[in-house]
Amino acid sequence: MDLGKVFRALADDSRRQVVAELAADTEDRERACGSFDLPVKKAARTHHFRVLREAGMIMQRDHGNGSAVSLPRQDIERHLPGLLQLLSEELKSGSATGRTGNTAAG
Amino acid sequence: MDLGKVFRALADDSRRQVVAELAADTEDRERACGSFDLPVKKAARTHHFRVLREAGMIMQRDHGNGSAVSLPRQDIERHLPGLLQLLSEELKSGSATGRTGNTAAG
DNA sequence: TCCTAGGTATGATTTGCATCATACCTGGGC
DNA sequence: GCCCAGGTATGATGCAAATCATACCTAGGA
Repeated sequence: MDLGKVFRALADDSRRQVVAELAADTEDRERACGSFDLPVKKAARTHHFRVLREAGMIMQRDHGNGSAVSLPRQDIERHLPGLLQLLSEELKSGSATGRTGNTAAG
Repeated sequence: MDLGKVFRALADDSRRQVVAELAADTEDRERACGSFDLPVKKAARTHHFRVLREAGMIMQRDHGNGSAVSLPRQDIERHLPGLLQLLSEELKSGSATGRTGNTAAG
């Protein structure tokens, strides 16, 4: 696991929100890509999921008509212990969903 | 502590190297800014220290003629438990110093 | 005072990234 | 077959960030 890729992936609010929501679900349920309330259009969302996938932060499964993501929790916990805890705690305190961070073109 | 700022700060290899080296020193000794072997010129180094400082990852003390940085370990551990451990382990495996990551203008 | 050395501030340049619009693909329903 | 809906791929655009060169500041030594 490349820490650089991981931190670059988690530097974005939308991506951090995705991982945080997955991490906050202790049952590790698979979620549809569209089920995340992200303030971006489809294409950008696809981009974010790609970055997260390449950083090893999510697994993505193709349904043909749609696709779903899930959290490789054990893998992450083994290589980056404590990380998911940080993310889900940020989610609870409302920082990531509050949209206080970076937004580029808008 | 803003997780966005922290991750953005640690997304850069040079900055991650600085924090990792500080974290790897269990005695938390203060280090001169110039003592880090970073592949950038003076001005860029100053920039990196500024980013780390604003993310709360280092403390910086001005000597007039020079300046030194140290690690607010307790503060970081309290807000981001486990993070310093990740960084210092990456350092031991040689990833951050190996310059495999991002370089912009060169 | 002059020179040297470490840091900082500023301006310019370049690269990377986030975003969008658009077009395309796939599967389901009619 | 046709249309719709969810995702993806591509190209363009704009902003942020990383870097450098240069100039400047501060402290120490000759």
